[in-house]
Amino acid sequence: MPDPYRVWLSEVMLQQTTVAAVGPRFTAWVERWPDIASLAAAPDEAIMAAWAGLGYYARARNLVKAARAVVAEHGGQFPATEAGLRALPGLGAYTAAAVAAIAFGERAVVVDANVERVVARLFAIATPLPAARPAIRAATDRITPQARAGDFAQAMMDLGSAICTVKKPQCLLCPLAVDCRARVEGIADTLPAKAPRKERPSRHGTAFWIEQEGQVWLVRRPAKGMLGGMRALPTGPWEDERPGLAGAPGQGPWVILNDTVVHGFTHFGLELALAKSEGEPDDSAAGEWWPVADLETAGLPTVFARAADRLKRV
DNA sequence: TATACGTGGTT
DNA sequence: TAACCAAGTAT
Repeated sequence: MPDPYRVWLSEVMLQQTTVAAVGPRFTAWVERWPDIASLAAAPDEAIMAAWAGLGYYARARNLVKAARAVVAEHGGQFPATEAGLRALPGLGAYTAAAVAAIAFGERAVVVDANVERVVARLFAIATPLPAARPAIRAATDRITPQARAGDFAQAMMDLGSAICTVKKPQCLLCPLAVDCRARVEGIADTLPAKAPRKERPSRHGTAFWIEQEGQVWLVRRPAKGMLGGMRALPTGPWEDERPGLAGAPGQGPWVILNDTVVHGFTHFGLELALAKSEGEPDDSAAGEWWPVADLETAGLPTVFARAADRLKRV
């Protein structure tokens, strides 16, 4: 049976994240923290920095919590059941079922976006998401075998990602084509139906770069909310209008660059103005000096890594 | 049930 | 090129 630690880690990394992006990060991670005990013992900031660039940083915050819970409350062994796993932070319906099935051989019903799509088409479930979820789950339950549910789940996910794709599904190559009601009805590429997305608002902020003797002033963002717990450049508020120097972490004087960083988050776009100074940081702004030459190791989220790239060469 | 939460690849 | 979307979870 596969190592539960690795199955758990890979499933969490793969949440909303492509296999290509996860591959090298997974390898580096298990080399550094080969088991649950080593991860549980690692300092928060090392773990957050190691997650930098992967996005959805609550995953990293929950990863630490779960690792420590397994060590403190389960003697260092993962709970071997779907229900037990589901109680750990960061393991939702999908991940708990996937780990139970793949790492422990439990018959669990594994439903991710791939399975959702395959099953919606197989049974021609035309109800739009998310209302269709109960029906899709029930249908998946009906076709999940008693034995090797983990292999079944992975096969369904592979089918969804390689053949039964969102656009232009390759029905001619599909092993389920004969049984697929959506294919018969000629509506495969329209399922599952989804409500249209809301428009993404755009916000503005300013990133501040204070440099002294080859070092830059970095802060740690609040534990909750956007980029929570991550090391970052200081910023003022993110608002509808350009905030200028509002919320600056020092008296300056500030030089505002004739350049911005435009970054797209899930639910809003951000245009970051860039301001630079060689003054003193405010006492109120808790932070640390970081060598500019070692900025890659600071573990900055992508938006700040991009801002820093612009700022350090000016 | 709806919203907050990142990033990079594909079309 | 702007959308769209990916092996989702928490609240």
